[in-house]
Amino acid sequence: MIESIDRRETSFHKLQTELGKVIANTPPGERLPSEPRLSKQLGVSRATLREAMRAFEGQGIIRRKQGVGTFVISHTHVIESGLEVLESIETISKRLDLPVSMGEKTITFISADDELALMFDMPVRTPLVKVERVINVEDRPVAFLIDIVVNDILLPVDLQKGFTGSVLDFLIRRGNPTLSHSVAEIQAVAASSDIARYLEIQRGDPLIQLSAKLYSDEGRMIDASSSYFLPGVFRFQVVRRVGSL
Amino acid sequence: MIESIDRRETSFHKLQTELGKVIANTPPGERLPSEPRLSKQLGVSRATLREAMRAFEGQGIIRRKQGVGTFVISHTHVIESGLEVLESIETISKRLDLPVSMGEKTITFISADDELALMFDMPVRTPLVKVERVINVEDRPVAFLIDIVVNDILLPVDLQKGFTGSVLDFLIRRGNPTLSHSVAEIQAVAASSDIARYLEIQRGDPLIQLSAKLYSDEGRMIDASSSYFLPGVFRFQVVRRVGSL
DNA sequence: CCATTTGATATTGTCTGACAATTGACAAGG
DNA sequence: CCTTGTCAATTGTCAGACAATATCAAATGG
Repeated sequence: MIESIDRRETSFHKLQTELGKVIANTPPGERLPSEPRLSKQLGVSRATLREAMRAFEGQGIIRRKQGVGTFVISHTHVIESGLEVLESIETISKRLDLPVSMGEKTITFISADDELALMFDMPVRTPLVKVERVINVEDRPVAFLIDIVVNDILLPVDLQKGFTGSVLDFLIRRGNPTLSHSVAEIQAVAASSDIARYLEIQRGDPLIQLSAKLYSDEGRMIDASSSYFLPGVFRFQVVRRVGSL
Repeated sequence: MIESIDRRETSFHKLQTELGKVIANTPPGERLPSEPRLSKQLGVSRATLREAMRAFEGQGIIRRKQGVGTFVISHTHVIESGLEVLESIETISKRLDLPVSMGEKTITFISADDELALMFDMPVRTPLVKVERVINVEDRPVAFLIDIVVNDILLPVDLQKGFTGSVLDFLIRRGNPTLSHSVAEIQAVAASSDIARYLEIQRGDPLIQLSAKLYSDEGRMIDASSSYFLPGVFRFQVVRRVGSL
């Protein structure tokens, strides 16, 4: 039944969140508690704890030295994210225990013009929903996000129930349609006057722009988003492999 | 002796490499051998194997399902033009048949200051080689690249023989040391006056900056690079998979 | 005959306890 | 002052066991 939608808040996820808090509350360069102590503190075995730590290590957040201890590398207040996995800012922030809040949120109902119709592969005038929002870190705007979603995916009734603002989180939580992947293009742009006003910066200041298209497992395009990030606050990482893999 | 610098990294790195081969040789969507079988096959315990797998899972390459097995996520050929594969600009341009030429090239011999020493995990004053170059497309500068390499990797004698300017291509062609992967961070920056002059743009114009660290298969950092690209000319794409934990 | 339940089986998730390898600190001795 | 040895703390790895979960086939009941 629809019962099994939300097994994502499992124990391991919880563990990662808890561990993230511990790391976030440890000053950069400082040592974490030893693994036996941490495992007892978090209520898991050392083996399980080590798996969780490995994930953080892979993102370059902590570094382990045999015979010495585990150290925190990057400082808080920098949203660090591997680009390979698609996660909402809320999810990343929660894991890293960052003080993130949502600022201005605007929802408008539009209909597809030629460009959008082509992009979504749907007829012109197809009803769409446009979600614009500002992300704050400690009451300072750091990102401006625009999502355009097909109307039948994000119904008006959905917008009232469990919609926090993150289209991605909402779709993941609902589980229908099943999401597959997203293709994103990264650019550097100069802030337009509109966006500069939202982010309280100067027009012409450099921004990171992420233009992404989100696809369902059936290959249907569900969401087109354009996101603008303040450099310095966000660090986008990607692992590049040589040759065959 | 200096011999045993990295034995702890090598063993786990080796395991990751071996595991990566197994994953690469498994068709997308197919199941990997079970953990007990794999651990026996790779000669490590199940706990250690699971830590290695967790790293791959964090990068969205595999997905584990309790009671079912571990599956390889489709790493199709879409990513070939994306950021996930580490290629030199020369290689990419050649494939796309772009009229690329190299402009100004500067090679200087420097010694590690505190920051570089920490970055390379080597003593201060370690001799390093710095390679700076400009990339032109149709006689217009579009990228400015800085590479900093350990001295014993890129010997002065190498610089005369087969060195076109691309450190990456040179190391790939030589095959020693074997390259593993690179971790790159993407940022948007405003052009400094130096770089603006190189690229013939205005100071403050937005640029894409790629800061990358290149690692050998033994886990040793070989090259630190900082690259600046003109937006519009270069399009950086990345495929993001839905985070499923 | 078909739908449902049940059980067997395979796989991942987690735990426990132990030992090995490495590091840093300190004392002993030259 | 420098070297050497010892010791404790920490991470790295291992083996084995049990729990939780999904899959599939057989048994069951209508």
